[in-house]
Order: sequence, then C-alpha cells, then structure tokens
Amino acid sequence: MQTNSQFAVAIHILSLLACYPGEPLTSETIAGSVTTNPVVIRRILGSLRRAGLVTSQPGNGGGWKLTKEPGTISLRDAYTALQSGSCFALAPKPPNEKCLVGCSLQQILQDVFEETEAAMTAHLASLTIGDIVARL
Amino acid sequence: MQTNSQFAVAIHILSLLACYPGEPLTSETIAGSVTTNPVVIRRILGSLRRAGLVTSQPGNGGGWKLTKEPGTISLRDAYTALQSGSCFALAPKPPNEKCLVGCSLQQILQDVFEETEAAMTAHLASLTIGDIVARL
DNA sequence: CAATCCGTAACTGATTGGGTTACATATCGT
DNA sequence: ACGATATGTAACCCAATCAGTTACGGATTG
Repeated sequence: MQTNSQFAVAIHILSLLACYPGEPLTSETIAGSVTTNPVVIRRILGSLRRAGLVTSQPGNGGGWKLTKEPGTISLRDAYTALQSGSCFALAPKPPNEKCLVGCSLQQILQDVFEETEAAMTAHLASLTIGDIVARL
Repeated sequence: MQTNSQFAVAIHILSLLACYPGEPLTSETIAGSVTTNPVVIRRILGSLRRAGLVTSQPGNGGGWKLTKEPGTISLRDAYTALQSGSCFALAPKPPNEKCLVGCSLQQILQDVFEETEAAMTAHLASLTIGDIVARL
C-alpha cells in the first residue's frame, strides 16, 4: 500500500522542535535533518499550525516553535492535524443495489472502519512528543 | 491518503460467501455484487485462499466457498491475508545521520507504528464475518 | 532597504491501484 | 472425448497521488 509519510515526518519535526525549546528553527534547518525539501516541511508545518501545535514567525531570525509543552502534545494531535484520511477505504464504486448483502454492507463497513480507527487513535493518544524525545 | 480498498472488498466477499453456505459462488457473481471486474475479485480471493480462508473449484459448477464457519473468521484474518502493508510509512529517505535526533528516531518510529498497528488489529480480531453478517 | 524566512501555487516524475483483455489450465456434464 | 465453464495469472492502460522542486509574493528584522 502506498502510504504517505507525513505522519512520520510530523513526529520528526515536533520532536526536533521539542529538543530546541524557545529557539525557532527554520524549515530549511528541519529539512536538513529530515533530508527533504523545505517546502515539504512547510506543508506539514502548515497543517500543524492550523491545529495549533506550532507557531511560525516570518522574516529574519524567524522560524517555528511549539506552542505547548512536548508532554502535552499527543501523537493523536499530530495525526488528526494532518487529516490525511483513513487507513481504510470503501470500494471506488458503490455495490450493486440489487444485492441485499452489498446494499446494507456499506454502512456497516463505514462503522467498522470508524471503530477500528478509533482504537488506533486511542493508542496514539497515549503517547506524547515528550515520550518520544525521552526515548531518544 | 491513498488507501486501497482491498480490505473492504475482502469483507464484502467473505460476507457474501457466508450468506450462501455450501453453494459455490463464481468470481463473476461476486463481481456483480461488488460492481467491479471479476479479475479484481479473483486477485483478492487469491490472497484469501493463500491464507486458508476460502477454497476454489475450477470448471463448470465451480466457484468459491469458505473453509470455516463465518464466526471463526476474524476481520484480522482478512486484513493480514491481504498483507497490503502498514497504515504508516517512514520518510522515503533516511534522516540525516549527523542529526542526533533523526538518527535514533527511525527505530522509535518503527516501534511506535508497530504498536499502533497492533492496537488496531487487536480490535479487528474481535470482529468476525459472522458478526458482520448478523448486522446485515 | 536589503536580507531572511514564511506561505502557497504550479509543475514534474515515479509509483500505485483499479480496471481490462487475453490466455493457459482444470473440471464437469453429456 | 469434447465443449462449456471458471479459475489463475500475466500484461497493459489510465487516473490519482505523493514527494520533490521551482518560483514568487508577503511579512519581519536590523
């Protein structure tokens, strides 16, 4: 499956910022650590900023900082900030309406996927950026 | 995120087979319910067969059947049968080795992703095809 | 006002996934 | 034995997606 790596990069970014508290890091500096292009970093940081996890400061001496203590930022916060969709997807075309099974299955699948993802994010909620940094 | 829909289709297939116990269904019949091409169905059924969840019979009057009772087939069985990879992915390029954070983060991320997916599949293990069919 | 950095649009190349065609192989009924 | 039927794959096409990149406008600092 082609899964995007935004979540992994987001955790990387947040951990990096947590390691340099107070000191704003530029997207270029972060990109140097992640080994990618600054724009890729800024795209992800944009999502994290919209979720209120980081702040940015343009101009000379600017950069990015965390808005909260690393211990109060859960991995679920980062995950939902990206809103890069679900792990699961329904079939591209809806099932045959003449089939009794397929007809009612849609809603059931949707519910199951939702529950399953909730189980996953519940685990993510139990881990914070502080925990990650502590493991380094 | 671009997620493949094989898991959804697999559940659809297994539920359908569960609804017609003993009676073999052809990939064409199943495709008619899912609204897709028979080959797409056969590809997924191939994975399910390799995992021992279904059997196939070629030739006239052939088709597909479950090998077990629907109540003994968990959604995790279907999920792992597809082995369509993880929900999460590491960044395409490894982090900068000169960065102390990025350097040790790789392994931590891998562990976290593994734990998180385990939490997810644990929930999938608690649901069976029998449960799905019962909800129809 | 010059240097720096964010913010975002636009484009590219590679990868992937669903859909499709085609064909070899196996089985059943007559 | 033979024709009909269905599986099992390989091969290909097209659309969508993602990481990466270039470009440029706007904000801030000194």
